[in-house]
Amino acid sequence: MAATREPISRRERPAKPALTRRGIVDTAVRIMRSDGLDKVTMRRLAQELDTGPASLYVYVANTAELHGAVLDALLGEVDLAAEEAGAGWREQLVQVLTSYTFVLFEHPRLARSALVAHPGGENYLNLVERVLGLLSRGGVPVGQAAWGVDTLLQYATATAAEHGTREQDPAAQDDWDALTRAVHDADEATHPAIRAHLPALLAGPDESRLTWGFDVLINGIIHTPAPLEG
Amino acid sequence: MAATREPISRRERPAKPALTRRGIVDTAVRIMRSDGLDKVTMRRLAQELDTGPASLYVYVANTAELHGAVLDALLGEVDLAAEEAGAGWREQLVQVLTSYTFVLFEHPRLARSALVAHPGGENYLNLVERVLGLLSRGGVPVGQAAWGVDTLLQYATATAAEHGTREQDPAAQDDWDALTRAVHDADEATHPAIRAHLPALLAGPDESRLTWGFDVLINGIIHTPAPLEG
DNA sequence: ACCTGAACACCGTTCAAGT
DNA sequence: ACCTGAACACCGTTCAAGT
Repeated sequence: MAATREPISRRERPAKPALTRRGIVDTAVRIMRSDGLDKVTMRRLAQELDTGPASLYVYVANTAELHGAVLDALLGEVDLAAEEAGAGWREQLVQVLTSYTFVLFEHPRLARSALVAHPGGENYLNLVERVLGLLSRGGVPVGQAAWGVDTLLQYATATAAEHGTREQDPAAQDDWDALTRAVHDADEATHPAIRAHLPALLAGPDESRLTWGFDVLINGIIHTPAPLEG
Repeated sequence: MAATREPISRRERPAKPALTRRGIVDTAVRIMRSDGLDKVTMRRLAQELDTGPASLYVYVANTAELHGAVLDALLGEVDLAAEEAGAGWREQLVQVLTSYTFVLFEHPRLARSALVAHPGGENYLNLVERVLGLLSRGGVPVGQAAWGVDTLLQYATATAAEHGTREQDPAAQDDWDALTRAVHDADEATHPAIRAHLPALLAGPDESRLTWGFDVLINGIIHTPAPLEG
């Protein structure tokens, strides 16, 4: 038995792979999928990669940049094709945006960072290109399309950040309960409009509401000229 | 000299005031104004109030709830009046929303939490009431107004979170630079639409763009019936 | 009931020193 | 150039013990 042992100096350890930016980001994505973005920390990542946190700073500027890289990796899952036979540009646009929203829905914490740290990665650029192309095909003037793409993606991102499901934390539920109570307790005398809009005001954010939001924006973008249009 | 000394037992200390929720939130607001939301931590707050962090948990459930309270305190600054003589409902609505956005603009980190932790405080409720009232006055159907108020406030909040100024951190600048470079480097072959929309695509988020966004949403809300309208 | 000290279990980031 | 150990300066939250 002992004869089969390798010399200690080259015992078969898991052969710690060389550190690369790619490997770091991939590991970060894996941690996020299994444990959520909260756990994608320099220390946890270093532990997973069998090194110290300081080593990561050779490949990654800081935690924010790392999260940005994770986000762009995730955007690779967005379905940009949406080429249903005969579908018009509007239907295709809504499909692409819905796909984007659903991808972020699984990771609301990431959606929150997407709102602040403007992505700028390759996959994000492809998404912008696709949305602009569809608006263009719909005859939307350049100025309106350029500002419109931002508004559309912002709406999708914010909705995912707001109503995302992954971390079904009970705190979010408490929040919602508190709001429901506050709205229901709203006085007829001081808050008549809230009472008048009550049922719809508290309707949950389902897919029909998401689609309505996209329609609102598309209609608005079409019908609202940008100032100083060039 | 020594004769003027009080007995040690009642030496004039600054008379540490009793802990109250109100006092805690006020102190939190003060810290945020001077040092930003990042510094509004349980430990810093405890230090400022001359106690230990554990004591705060008698009055505040956790950090998220505390930040929510700070947010609602800040919303007291929103100008809900906006009663320019002869101004129509649309102009007043845009004014109220602009005031809300400007308040959050000073505190983008807080805007980010507002997006997630739905407020539900008194000041937030008053804002919702005001916006609903104005939409109502504009003849917007109940279902569209109820969903519309959410969309409008979400746009305002997300814009503040995205472009807020307070913490002019250089990281945000780097981000923007990276995006600018990525967009400029976009290939004519692979990203023709980005190139075609180039100047407007990178135009900064000034007030005219904010107003355009409000107009887009208001136009869209007016012209997009909600499904199953009741 | 309210308050506290102390502890538990973490963070991001830097830096001098090694290879 | 890349990697590391160790340190610095923090976090949120809980809990047993005190008043």
